[in-house]
Amino acid sequence: MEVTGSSGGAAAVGPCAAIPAEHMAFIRTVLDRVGDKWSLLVIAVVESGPLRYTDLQRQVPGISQRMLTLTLRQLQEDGLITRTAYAEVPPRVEYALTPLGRGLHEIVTSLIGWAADHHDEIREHRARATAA
Amino acid sequence: MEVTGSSGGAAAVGPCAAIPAEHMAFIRTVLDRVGDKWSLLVIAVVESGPLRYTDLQRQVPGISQRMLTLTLRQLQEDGLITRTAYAEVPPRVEYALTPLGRGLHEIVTSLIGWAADHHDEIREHRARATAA
DNA sequence: CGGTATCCCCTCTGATACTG
DNA sequence: CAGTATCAGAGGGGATACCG
Repeated sequence: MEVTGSSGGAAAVGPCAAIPAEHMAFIRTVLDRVGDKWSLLVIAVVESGPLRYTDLQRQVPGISQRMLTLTLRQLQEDGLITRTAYAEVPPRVEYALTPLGRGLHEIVTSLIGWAADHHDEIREHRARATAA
Repeated sequence: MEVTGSSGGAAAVGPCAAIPAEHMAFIRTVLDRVGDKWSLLVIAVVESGPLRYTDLQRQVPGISQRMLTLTLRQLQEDGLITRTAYAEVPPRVEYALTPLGRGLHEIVTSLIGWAADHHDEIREHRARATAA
């Protein structure tokens, strides 16, 4: 996704003060991953130790098998979690955070912490906005 | 709710070790907001001072008028940004972070920082996964 | 148990055109 | 300048059924 070319013009102050244009594209790809409906929740939950498929499905309320599978695969492809299958009967598969994933998990944790801390504040704002 | 220190807590049975079920629903609503395609980017960018509509559109590459307007309205309803319209000709409207928004901005910043730091690592993982 | 495969809807998003 | 209105398309995501 090549962003709209800043067609040469002024852009005097730079395209974005905080974010170099060259990084924008990649930031988007990370934000897209982060921004899908389930990734952050899965990362938040998988921290509590190696978890089995079914455990994850139980701990992430509302996720469908399809989305759990897809999300896990994506996270795995990004190197954020590991998948370990044990050749047993019945089958057992465990998912865990990689070191890389743990780094992201910390941020996710602050995000969730922030959400929890400002729960009421946001709710109040939304209510007032809706009322008006 | 302080989530940060929960690492290592082995047992922690229950529905979800880190996240009380009662908070899950609200976390979802915050994650949904965070997870839409543009909110985080707008928050990242609006930090650099009160910005006008057009400035935002220029600094967030690829955003359409429609999505910029929608995103701004949502953020405003959540109390994360302020909208100030000056009754002038030509019209001028400025957007800025609220204190609440600044709190989220810090997290967004770490997220973007993390993304930038592990850019190569993730890219490599993805490449290897695609190749295989 | 731990997935795949399929269908299908519905939302999110972009493009375009118009307005105060 | 700072939006609003409308339309159309793509694909994310849920429900269901089936497989190793």
